[in-house]
Amino acid sequence: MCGPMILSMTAEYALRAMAEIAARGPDDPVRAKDLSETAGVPPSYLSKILRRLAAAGLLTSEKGHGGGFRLSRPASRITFGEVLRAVDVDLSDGGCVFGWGACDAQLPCLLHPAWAELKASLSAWATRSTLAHATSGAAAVKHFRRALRQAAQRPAR
Amino acid sequence: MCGPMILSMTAEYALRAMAEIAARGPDDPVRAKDLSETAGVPPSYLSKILRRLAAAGLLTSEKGHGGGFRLSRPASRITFGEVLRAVDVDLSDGGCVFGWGACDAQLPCLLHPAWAELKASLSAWATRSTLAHATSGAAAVKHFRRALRQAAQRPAR
DNA sequence: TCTTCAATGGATAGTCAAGTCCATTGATGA
DNA sequence: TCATCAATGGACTTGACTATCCATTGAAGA
Repeated sequence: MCGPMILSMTAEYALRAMAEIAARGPDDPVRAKDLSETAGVPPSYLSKILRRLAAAGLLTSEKGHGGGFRLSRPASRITFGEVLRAVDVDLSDGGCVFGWGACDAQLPCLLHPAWAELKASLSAWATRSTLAHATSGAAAVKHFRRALRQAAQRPAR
Repeated sequence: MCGPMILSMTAEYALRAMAEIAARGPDDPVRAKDLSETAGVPPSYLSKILRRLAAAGLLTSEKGHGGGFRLSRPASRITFGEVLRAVDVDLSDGGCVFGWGACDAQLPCLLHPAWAELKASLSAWATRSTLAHATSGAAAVKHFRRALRQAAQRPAR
């Protein structure tokens, strides 16, 4: 249905979940079941992913009544790169596409220049983007929805 | 061994193979078996990938004695994006990470801004980079290796 | 204390990319 | 014409990623 993509499903789910948790604010913990609905992730699979994020120190968890997940740090201090690394993907890690043997700047492989360029850009993105971007996104969405509602209540002419 | 990565193995192999073909110049066709060695791709799998690249019109193939694969256009007119699209990846295609429902600029999802930024950068890279970059890389590698050889022949003092 | 809620962990099953094999087709040279 | 070379196409195997299920642990409220 989705076709092949840049990020794995797991990575995508992790980003969605973290963004959603960030957007709810630090007041009370978010239940996995809630997340699974709003973020559109299969509940039992999401549970696994949240565990990995918690193990990586990005989330804290509380069991039992009123429990759930919480960011372990302010959203502005959690980068996308950290989230991705917690699940499986390391956008900044080495490995040249063509360098299946040795490959470095000294003895570069055929694709080295183009590949280095892409990696730099990915790595910069992953480092620069934080979950705080998601929370501001949430504010924008809320604002837009309110505007929609008000427009709907006004009688059409 | 390689761990999860940005591009699928197939995509990586396709880039390697195309770069290698480009680097050999347009004079005579390259056999799949040769490619499989120099590009480090499993021979029977490479064969499948080359077929897809040929089906996409990026390569022409010749059977039998003296046969092999050739670029269908000058290297400078084949972009990485075209190569990736021929196998499976479309770096410029839509799909928002968070937009599992509807998501557009009008009603953006939480991750929309960050995601759009990444996509734009990937898409630009894929459009800008051509196989000609690989051929110039090949020249650089050759030059460097010659220098290494000459240094080795000179007696150490 | 007992019940309920929610995370934890592991066992299990489905799906698809990755990789292998082999028989066939088409072209070249002997 | 025959043998050889190389691409073609499809069937098949494997393993990792995706996903489900259930029994267990720990915490809060009744």
